[in-house]
Amino acid sequence: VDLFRSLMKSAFVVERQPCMPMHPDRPLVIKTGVQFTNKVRLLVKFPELNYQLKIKLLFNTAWFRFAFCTETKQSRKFNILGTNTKVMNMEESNNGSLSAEFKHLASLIVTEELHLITFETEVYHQGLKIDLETHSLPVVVISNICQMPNAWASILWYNMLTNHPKNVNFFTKPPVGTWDQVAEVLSWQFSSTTKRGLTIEQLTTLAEKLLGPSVNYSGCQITWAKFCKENMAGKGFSFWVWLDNIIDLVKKYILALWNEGYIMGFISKERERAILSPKPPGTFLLRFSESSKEGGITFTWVEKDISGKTQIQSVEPYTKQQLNNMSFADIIMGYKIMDATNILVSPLVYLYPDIPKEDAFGKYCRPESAPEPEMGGGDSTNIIQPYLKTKFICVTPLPKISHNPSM
Amino acid sequence: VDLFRSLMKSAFVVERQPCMPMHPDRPLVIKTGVQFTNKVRLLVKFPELNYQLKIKLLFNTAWFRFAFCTETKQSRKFNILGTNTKVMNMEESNNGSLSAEFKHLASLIVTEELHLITFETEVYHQGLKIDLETHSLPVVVISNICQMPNAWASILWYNMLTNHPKNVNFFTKPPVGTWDQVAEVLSWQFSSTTKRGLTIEQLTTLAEKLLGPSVNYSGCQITWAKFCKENMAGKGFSFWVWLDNIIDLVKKYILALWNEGYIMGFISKERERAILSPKPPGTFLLRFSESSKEGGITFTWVEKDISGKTQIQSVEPYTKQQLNNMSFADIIMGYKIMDATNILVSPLVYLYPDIPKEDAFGKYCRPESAPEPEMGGGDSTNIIQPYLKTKFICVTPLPKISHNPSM
DNA sequence: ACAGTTTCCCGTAAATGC
DNA sequence: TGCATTTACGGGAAACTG
Repeated sequence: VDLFRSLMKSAFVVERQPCMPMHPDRPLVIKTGVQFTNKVRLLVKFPELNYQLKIKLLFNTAWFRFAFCTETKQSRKFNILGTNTKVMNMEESNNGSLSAEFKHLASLIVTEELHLITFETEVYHQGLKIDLETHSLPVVVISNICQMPNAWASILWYNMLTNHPKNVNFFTKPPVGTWDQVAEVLSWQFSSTTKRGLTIEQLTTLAEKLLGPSVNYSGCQITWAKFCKENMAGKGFSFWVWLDNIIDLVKKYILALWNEGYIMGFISKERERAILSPKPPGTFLLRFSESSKEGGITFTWVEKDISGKTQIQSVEPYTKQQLNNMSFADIIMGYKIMDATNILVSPLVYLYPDIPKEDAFGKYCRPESAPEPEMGGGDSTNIIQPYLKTKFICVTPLPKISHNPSM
Repeated sequence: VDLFRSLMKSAFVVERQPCMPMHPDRPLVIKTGVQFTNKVRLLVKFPELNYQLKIKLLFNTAWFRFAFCTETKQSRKFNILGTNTKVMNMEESNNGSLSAEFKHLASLIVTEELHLITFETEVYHQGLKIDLETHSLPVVVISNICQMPNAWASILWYNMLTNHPKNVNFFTKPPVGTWDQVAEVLSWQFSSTTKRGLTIEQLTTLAEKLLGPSVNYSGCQITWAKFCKENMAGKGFSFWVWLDNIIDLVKKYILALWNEGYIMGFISKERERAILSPKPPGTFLLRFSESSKEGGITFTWVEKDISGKTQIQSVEPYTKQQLNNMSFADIIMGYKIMDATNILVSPLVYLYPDIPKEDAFGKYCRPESAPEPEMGGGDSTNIIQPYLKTKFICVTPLPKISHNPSM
């Protein structure tokens, strides 16, 4: 009987972890006020167990709450490091409040708080009542979608570094990961939502951002803080926030170009210069902005200046806001330099290494001129005056005269 | 005592009608799930009435519900025309359902349903208890902000045509208005939310849209249907929806230009041709799109073609979507015609009647080149390579060769 | 004051109801 | 089926809160 009971208990499992329907790629992050779905299953199936399983869902069950948490306010908790019982001693207190005595009380930020969702049910078999219980992996609860990037980072870090099913204190002392683990996870962030993961070259550029210049990153350790909590040197945002905004940019604005492999994306400016310099003028590549938190993309091309010297040029990165109105393919195809006499010339000819830009981007451009749906002239005039079609193009006006950049 | 009682009753008034804080210009429209505020006041104030008035708010009180409405579902009602009592007669029924017998059951669309919010309180004075009650003007309840234009039209029409404090059946047979009344309301829609109402010329253009060509619109009648329910001839939207989207465009995208009086806006294409033709080439005016439901704005200019003939040209109207990324002033200042040799020329010189465009729009343009916040070149290279600044401009590419428009 | 967090609510899209 | 209406929820902004 005990054997049967324990068999049944291990057969009650979470088949699909809690997940918001709008974010199938990011399970275990749930948002207040937004529905989530999950699935539990009883793996054994006897014909005589002819019942409808009633499943009860509990959030942060009492056992976990008492073991690990002290409550503050309604729903948020603070995890206690070490013991949660201590003899209170008024004399040790220096501010009159006993709460200060919990020296190990560590307040986690909301996206590092892990919660468990517990499922309970009961089955009856041959007069025997068996209570079954299972629970989700640790879940992060957010209140605004802008917390999704950090919340998802927590889920990634947890599942990259532990198989423990319910270590809700994980982030009170988050373990380090190796570059090899991180690289796999980063590439998977792309391959699971697009048709293309990250190349060795792209990953090496990312490793350099996290760990500094080196010849071999294998085995290097990366802390949770480095990955997600500290701002990058000279930047106002963390590595992960930067990268996640790029993932978002790729998915929403340049997915087709990414899938084609047209976007080198992650490449250092030194390497960019090295590979473009020997190429014919007009050769260009596409890379992400390193300085924009929100995710930006730019192109860099090689040209010869008036003295015949090779120049590497980039435009100011395009933002999601700009890509809302104009596809990146249209921007690339239409980009022009305007000289002092108002003549337009495109500096972009070949996508690195040598693909004519028309071949690469032509099929992703808006057709040049659609039929005219509306007439600009009055309905009753005999001269039908069609509206002039317009298009937005992106131009760089050159200064009228060359001068040094001190101005 | 009765005098005192009735004095008190008339002293309990709604000081501010129900209104969503985010829409102070549009009282009496409230949205499900969004807070609204209102204020009631007792105008008399005796020192001995030293109490805190407790106000109770009721939505569609029983009396109104029973007098005018039969309930369906939870909250929406159908208004009954004529009597609401009738002897039921199974034999007259042709579908087995008695509800079909209410021949005058008229279903109003949601933005024509009027509701009353009632406020109740009680005061005690010299041993006398007085029940007080007052109510809001009729309110429209919407469930999505996209219903706001039609809901606001209902509030406008109601308050333009009646002083009745609670005629919730108003839209079962909405009265007509005169052009004079409508014109005042339309101008007020602009003057109450911007610094400028509508001119006689602008109003005349609008009158022509509603009533057709005429020399004098004063006294002409405009039906509710014409104003808000029927689509305009050849268009997929009503007069009011068109106009309200323009009001929104003005408020959100071109408020400064509107306040300056730079936007002629409402002008027929015939009149536009008449006033521009005698002007020097490059003279232009700004007007709203007549064909776009969403609110669009364009410019029309006069030019001489190669044969010296005067031409009137307009560009395809700009949408809110486009104005999100680029201000209209920037578009006007940057607009260029591109000829076959890739040379850019601006066809816009003077804002009608004769204001140089720089004088009118220069101060509303983004400064030509801001300081460079980010370097495109690598941090460790000795050649600092600034990102090239870019701007979007709106161009009309001319066809390579003149041909007839049959293509 | 200030930063982390939540609330508010528009506006687009999808679902629902009739 | 098609149209009217509601629901869902991202995303920007404001409000809240310690």
